[in-house]
Amino acid sequence: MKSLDASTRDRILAVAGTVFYQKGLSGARMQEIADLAGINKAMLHYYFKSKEQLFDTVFQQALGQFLGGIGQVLNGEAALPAKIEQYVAYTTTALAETPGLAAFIVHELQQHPERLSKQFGDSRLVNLDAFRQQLAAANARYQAPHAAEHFFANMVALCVYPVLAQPLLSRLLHQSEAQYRRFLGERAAHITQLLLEQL
Amino acid sequence: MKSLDASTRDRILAVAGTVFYQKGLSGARMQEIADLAGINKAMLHYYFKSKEQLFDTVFQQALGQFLGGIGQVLNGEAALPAKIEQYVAYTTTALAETPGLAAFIVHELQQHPERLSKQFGDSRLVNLDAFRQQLAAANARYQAPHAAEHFFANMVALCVYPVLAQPLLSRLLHQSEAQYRRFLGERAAHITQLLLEQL
DNA sequence: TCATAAATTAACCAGTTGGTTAACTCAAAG
DNA sequence: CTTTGAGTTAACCAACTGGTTAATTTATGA
Repeated sequence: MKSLDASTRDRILAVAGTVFYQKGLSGARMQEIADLAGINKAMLHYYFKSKEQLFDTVFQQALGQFLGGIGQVLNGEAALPAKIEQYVAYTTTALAETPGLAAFIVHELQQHPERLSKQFGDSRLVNLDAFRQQLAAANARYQAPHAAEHFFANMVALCVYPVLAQPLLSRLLHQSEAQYRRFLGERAAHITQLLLEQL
Repeated sequence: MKSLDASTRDRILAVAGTVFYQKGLSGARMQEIADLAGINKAMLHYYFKSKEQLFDTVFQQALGQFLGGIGQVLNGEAALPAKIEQYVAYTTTALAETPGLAAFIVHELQQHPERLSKQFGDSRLVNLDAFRQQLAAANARYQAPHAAEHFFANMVALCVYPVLAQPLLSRLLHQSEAQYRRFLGERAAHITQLLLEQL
């Protein structure tokens, strides 16, 4: 059957992503990944010599996807309000498209925080300097120690948490999955407004 | 050596909590739990007939701890501002004391959302009616559809996320663990102020 | 065409893991 | 004293799991 479609390797990576996202490193099974990719276990080890290596590849890809756009937005040329709007829009849509990605990263970093330094060394994951300067310029209160950090933490929390905790939050708000999805759709505008008020 | 101290069962539950919080259901090993509890594997199965049953007990306990106080605060007699302050203070301190608990719940619910209904049936996990009414009374804008839900989601997100994503956020803000802990300590006041401004 | 490398498979293996079993200890009740 | 039941142990087991091997097929390019 060969690799008519996407290369076998890519198919493996895609499938492994969905499995690892849902079950984590320890819960995932090489056999299941192989089955879903339409190959057998030996083939899997042919392309990725170990589960650990396959996982690393998936994790690196996930982290890149999760952090990738953020840096670009935050270090872009846009004025502060536009930048905030971009960040919120980007994050919410990106996360909504890949359910489980945020929870996956949080869970695996909880167990092995060193995976961060492993891939990013001592370099800053995301350079916040430009963003911090824009904040301080917009409102003197963000010159106070930690004030900019709180703003950033708020921004991330408001965007990420509702996606991360969907199973719990949707039940707390006793909404159906469809209702909750609509609710999430509204949030980008809601969050942007809330944050802009803080400037 | 008998059970001089806390009953063996309680010791198992405490130990199993820390192990499950860190490694999840699939990552936890009965042998490790037994070792940490100072017993052997057979004893473990004597008190809990299966890993699944032990896990269920731990998970139920964790969920109770996580949601327990919330309902009481939100349905208490306090006025809205005091209630918000109480919620923030309660949540932040409770989560800070049990590292991994939030990530544990999020991870396991991600995989098996049905665990929620399993334990709470169709009953509301937390009754938000009183809180919603107080919000609507404080500011007419919270009578709009979903407005109260957004406020609640914001409140939870701001409190929980920084604890949940500590490994990632502390690196993004390039802070040491000690610095980050101080940062978290500041947040209760910061969040409360932000939320009260929204009324 | 033929040699060489890539892709693929079935069978197998050793270590791990949840769980069981049968025997043993010991304190309390009768 | 002995019966009884909870507590405890070492040894064991079957299933699972990541990983390997050796042989085979398929593509490739000289």
